[in-house]
Amino acid sequence: MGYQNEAMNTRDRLIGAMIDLVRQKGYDAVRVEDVCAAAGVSKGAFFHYFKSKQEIAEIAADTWRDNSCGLFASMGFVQGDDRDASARDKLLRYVDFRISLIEGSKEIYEFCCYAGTLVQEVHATHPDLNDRAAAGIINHVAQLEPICVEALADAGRDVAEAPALARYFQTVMQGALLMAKAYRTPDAAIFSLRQFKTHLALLFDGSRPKPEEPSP
Amino acid sequence: MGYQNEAMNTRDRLIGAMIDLVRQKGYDAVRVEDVCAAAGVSKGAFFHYFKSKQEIAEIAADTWRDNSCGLFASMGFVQGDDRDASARDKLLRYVDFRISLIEGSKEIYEFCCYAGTLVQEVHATHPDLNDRAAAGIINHVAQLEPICVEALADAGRDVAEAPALARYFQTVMQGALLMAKAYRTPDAAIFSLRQFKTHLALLFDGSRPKPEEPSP
DNA sequence: CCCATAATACCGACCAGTCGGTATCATGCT
DNA sequence: AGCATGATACCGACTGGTCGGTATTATGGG
Repeated sequence: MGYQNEAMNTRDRLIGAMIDLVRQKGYDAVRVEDVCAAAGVSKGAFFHYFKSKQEIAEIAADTWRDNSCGLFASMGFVQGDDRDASARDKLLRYVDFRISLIEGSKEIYEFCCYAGTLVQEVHATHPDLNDRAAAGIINHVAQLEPICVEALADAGRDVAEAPALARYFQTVMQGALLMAKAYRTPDAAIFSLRQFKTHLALLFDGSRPKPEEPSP
Repeated sequence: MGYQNEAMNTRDRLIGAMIDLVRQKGYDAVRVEDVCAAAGVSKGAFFHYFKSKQEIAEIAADTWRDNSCGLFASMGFVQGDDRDASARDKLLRYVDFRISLIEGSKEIYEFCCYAGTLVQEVHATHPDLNDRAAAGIINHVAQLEPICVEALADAGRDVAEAPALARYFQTVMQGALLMAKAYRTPDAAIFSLRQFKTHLALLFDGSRPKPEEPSP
C-alpha cells in the first residue's frame, strides 16, 4: 500500500511520499524535508515542482481522490466481473474488501485515509486544503449512492434514505480508522466494520449476514 | 458548550481554553500563547501550572474523560430518572441526546470530541498524549458496554457482541464528527446518527424506531 | 519576610521557503 | 558533426519568522 516506488518520476515520488507521511504523522508534523528524504530528492527539487507545502498536499488530495475513485470503479462494484451481482452483495462485499485491506496491513497508517486524516486536522486552519481533501470523501459517497438506491429498492425499503446510507458508509469507515488509532490495533477497526455488516444485513435481509468467511 | 468561564481559577481556565482551542484547530496548530490569550493570562502563568504544552494537553484529556464520564453517568442512562427505562430505550435516547447536542451548536468545534481530535493527529507523533486521549474514548465504551449487554439480552440476541456494539457507538460518533467537518455542516453528522438509530432499532426490534421526534 | 502567583523579556531550535548555482538534455543553426 | 542557446531538473546553504520554553522580575496575601 506504499504510495511511491522507484520507477516513478520525482514529482510523483514526492506526492506519494507526502501521502504516506501524512497518513503516518498528520499534516503539520510532516516537514517538507521529510518528504524530500522519503522521495530521495532535495529541497530544491521539491520547490521546483510545488510552490508550497500546502500545494503538494492539495495535489496529493486530488491524487488520492482519483486513486480511490479508480480503485473502486475497477474492482467490479460499479461494473465489471460483478456486474450481475445484486447491489446488496456489492455493498456487503465492499465492506469485506475494506476489512481485507486492514487485515493485510502491518502498520495502521497503511490503511489510513489521507483525506480523513487531513480533514480532521486542517478543517479550521486550512479551509482550501480541507475542501480538496473532503472532495475525495464526498466523491466516494457519490459513487456509493446509486448502489445504495438499488439495494434499498431491492429490499423494498425507502429509496429516499440512500444518500444518508451512502454517507453512513464513510462515517463508519472513518470512525473505524479512528478507533484503530485509539485502541492501537487494526482489530478495533475490523470489529466496527463487522458490526456494520450486521447492520447492512439487517437492513437488506432482516437477518444476519451469511458467514461467507468464518469469524476467527 | 464552552469549556471555560470567568469564575474558574487560572489553571482551570487554561485547561478549558486548551480543550476549546484544540477542538477548533487541532493540537499542533494551537500555540501556547493562544491558550494564554483565551484564558486571559500570560505565558508566565501558563508555565507556572504546566511544564509543557504536552502536559496540559494530557491533563486536559483527563478532564475531558472525567467530564464525559460524569455527564453520561449523571444523565440517567446509567442510573437516575431513567433507572426503570429499558436498556434499548436508554441507548436510543442517548443517540437522540447526542443529536440534540449537535443541533444546539452553532460551530462545529462545539460538538467536537477533544479526545478524537487528538487521537487522529498525535497517534504516531506523541504516543503518551495519544494514549491519555484514547483513554477517554475507551472509558466511554466501557460505560456503554453493560447497557449493550442488557439491551442485546432483552432482544434475544447474542450478548457476546456487546463489546463490539459498544465500540461501534464510538465509531459512529467519531465518524459522524469527521463527516460534519468534511461537509462543513453539522447536518452531515446528524444524518449519520439518524442512520445509526435505524440500525439500533433493527437490531433490537427488527423494525424502524418509533418516531418520538419527527424528522424535519 | 516568604511563598505562590503572575507578568515580561528573552533565548534558541526548528522549519518553510528563497536563491544562486550546476547538470542534463533538447533544439536549431552552420 | 559541432556549437551556441535555452529550457528543465535538481542541489543545498542560507534566511527570516515562529514558537516552545526559560530567566528574571513584580505583586500580594498570610
